Amino acid sequence: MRTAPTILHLDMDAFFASVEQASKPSLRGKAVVVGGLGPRGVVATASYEARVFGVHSAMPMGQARRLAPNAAYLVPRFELYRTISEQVMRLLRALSPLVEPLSLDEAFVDLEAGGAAWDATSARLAGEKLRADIRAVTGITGSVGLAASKMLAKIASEEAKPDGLVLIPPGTERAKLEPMSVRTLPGVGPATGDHLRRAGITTVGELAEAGEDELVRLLGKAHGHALYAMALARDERPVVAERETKSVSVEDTYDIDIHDRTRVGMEVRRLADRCVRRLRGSGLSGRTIVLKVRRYDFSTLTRSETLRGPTDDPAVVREAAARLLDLVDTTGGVRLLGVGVTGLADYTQEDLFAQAAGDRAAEIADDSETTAEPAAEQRPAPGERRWPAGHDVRHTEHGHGWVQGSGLGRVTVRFETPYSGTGRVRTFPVDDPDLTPADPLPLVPPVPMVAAVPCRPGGPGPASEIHGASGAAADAAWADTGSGAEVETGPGT
DNA sequence: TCTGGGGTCCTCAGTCAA
DNA sequence: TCTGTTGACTGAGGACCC
Repeated sequence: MRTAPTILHLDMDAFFASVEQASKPSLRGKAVVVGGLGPRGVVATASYEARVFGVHSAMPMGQARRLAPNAAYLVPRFELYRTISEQVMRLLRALSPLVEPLSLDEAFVDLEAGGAAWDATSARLAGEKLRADIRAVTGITGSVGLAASKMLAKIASEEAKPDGLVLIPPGTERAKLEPMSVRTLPGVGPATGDHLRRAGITTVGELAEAGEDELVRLLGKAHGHALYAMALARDERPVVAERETKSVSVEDTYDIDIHDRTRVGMEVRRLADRCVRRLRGSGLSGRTIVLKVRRYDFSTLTRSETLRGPTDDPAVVREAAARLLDLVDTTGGVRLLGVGVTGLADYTQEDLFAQAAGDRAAEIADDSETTAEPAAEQRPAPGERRWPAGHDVRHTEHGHGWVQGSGLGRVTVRFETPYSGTGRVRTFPVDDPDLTPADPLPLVPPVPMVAAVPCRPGGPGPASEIHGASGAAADAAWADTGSGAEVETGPGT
């Protein structure tokens, strides 16, 4: 265990919601909820203003709407979040080569390895400078935890939220952990928490007191040993910059349960194709095909099959998935289907028979299925345009704005940019030729300061001068968010 | 009210080969 | 040849994380 608090954990504050607020002046200081807007959607991120009403991540969207009916409900724009995330990760890599991203909005950094810090004082300075840099470059805030281990750095950043920095001085760890709930420790979720509570263990101190043998008896070998070490604040896990992917999978939850077996088969084929596209996109192949089925009653089962060698052939994956589906009873209906590939390799080794069968199947396959990302039922009908809530648009006369809501043949747009004041709202027919989807604008105006000429609300925006994302990236962003709801109620509507 | 999507890791049971 | 042990592999499911 190192002696200086030089492991940094960064956690961006309510990341998706903060990006939306930065990008839409009218939402700043308001309750914003980002997530799936379909009947079975859940909350991905709630702004701190929305959390006041009790809305939190993973909550069913219907429940969130009841708790915070006046919040703005938006579909996620992953392409934009990825762009911002990359900016943040670049700042982290400037501190150290040892950066371990955990997700779009979280990462560990080994400051000592990068020479960015060697003691508490230099670590705190590096952390504060990082927070300022993130704010300057992205316009949003992140919280920083500093400690001598990953576990404690993460606990510290949790405590620092929102928009703060907490350093846990080495030597004080155990005293700090002791009164905390066991749920604070990574790896203790609802099930383990309950299990421990039934054994009379609710705090980290009690966990340490229970002893290693008792924890192993209660939770099994791996979990027991790991948890005991963490209870004693022992965590030697290094920051690992490169993590190899272990599996690739795709899954869809359907708005309405699918009962028709033929339709289930079609969906599985489509998912297999999507999975293979992802696999190939990463330059990988895999040996074990996994089918996941969640039935009408939420019971979930998986069936898997291991091939003789790794494949990235869509026909081979489709056929394996179809064989696995034959093993599953879907009477009663399915709400979710998924196809995944594990046992990854960066080469393929098709056996000749499978390859030949694959070629035949590929000939039969509908080519459009293998090139279009969104589900068939999620794609707009020919000629129909969709306006997902929160997405950017451009109007030939009014400039840059975002979709506040749509439905009944109309789309409501608020014309504002990240650098303007609150903009005005206008409503158009959904097929208005003057209205087109637009790339998101950077949250902070790039230099030279385009925003020095302020964006008049309702006036032409600076979109063309400061495009951040490429057209292709923007297209991907649109494809990514296929299942947005038709109608969204924004604030004030 | 009714539970996403994309992952990782662990456990356990069964099988097979050395 | 038979038996027992061990380890690798496979398949299913559960818990957890963001």
